[in-house]
Amino acid sequence: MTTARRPGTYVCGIDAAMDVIGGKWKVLILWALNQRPCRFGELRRLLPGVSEKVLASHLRELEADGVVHREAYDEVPPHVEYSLTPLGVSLNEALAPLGAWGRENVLGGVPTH
Amino acid sequence: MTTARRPGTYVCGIDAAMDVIGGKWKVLILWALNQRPCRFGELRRLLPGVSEKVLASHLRELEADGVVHREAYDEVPPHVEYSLTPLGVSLNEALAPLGAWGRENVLGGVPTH
DNA sequence: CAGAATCCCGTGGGATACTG
DNA sequence: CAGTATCCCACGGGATTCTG
Repeated sequence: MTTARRPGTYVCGIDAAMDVIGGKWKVLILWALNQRPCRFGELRRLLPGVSEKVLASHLRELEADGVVHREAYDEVPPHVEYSLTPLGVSLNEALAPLGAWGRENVLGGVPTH
Repeated sequence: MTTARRPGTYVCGIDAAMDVIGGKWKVLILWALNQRPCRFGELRRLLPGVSEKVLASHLRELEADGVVHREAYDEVPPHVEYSLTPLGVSLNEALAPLGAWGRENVLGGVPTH
């Protein structure tokens, strides 16, 4: 089970989930990691505009929520791989209908991701 | 099609949808209106903690995005009914899996909404 | 390479008062 | 009843610099 940052304040499942994905880049991080595991620098390049600070804090929160796994290899230079946990994969699947809705109804069916 | 507030800036359908539901009370408003059409004051009571200003602005944005319909009856005292458009209903349906995920994985299966 | 530490700022949202 | 109109503030997030 994930770690709620506002424990006990949720009135339903949706806003509980919104808390996990609430953050400017979080759904994009989830989407990227769903394609393949990524290193920190790779994620930066995949998300043009994100700052290091925000990317790092988002990753830490997603990790605390149990949807992202962080694997650090003891090397020089440092090597860290981020990937989705099974819970993260299921979150992505739960997000799919919303993505389809947005693509269809906001983007007008333009083929993007 | 809905009105994107950040036209042309979306990299995928999910963050386009996130823009529509991004707002502290929006998913709760959608959930409430999905039960039944509501008047302004009813919504206030259904969402303990929301301020009039924020509720009003959220409703205006949801209306601009085409997911909420506002029906004003010309009476004294004023009478306004908010309801979901067909697009709003479909958005709610797209939100359902996310709600189930949150209920299951964040709330721990506690029966709420 | 992968971040931690600072500094800074816009704005989303809260509280309160007022109105047609 | 159904909102506006102000005022105010916390905090999420951006830019930059520094480090193991």
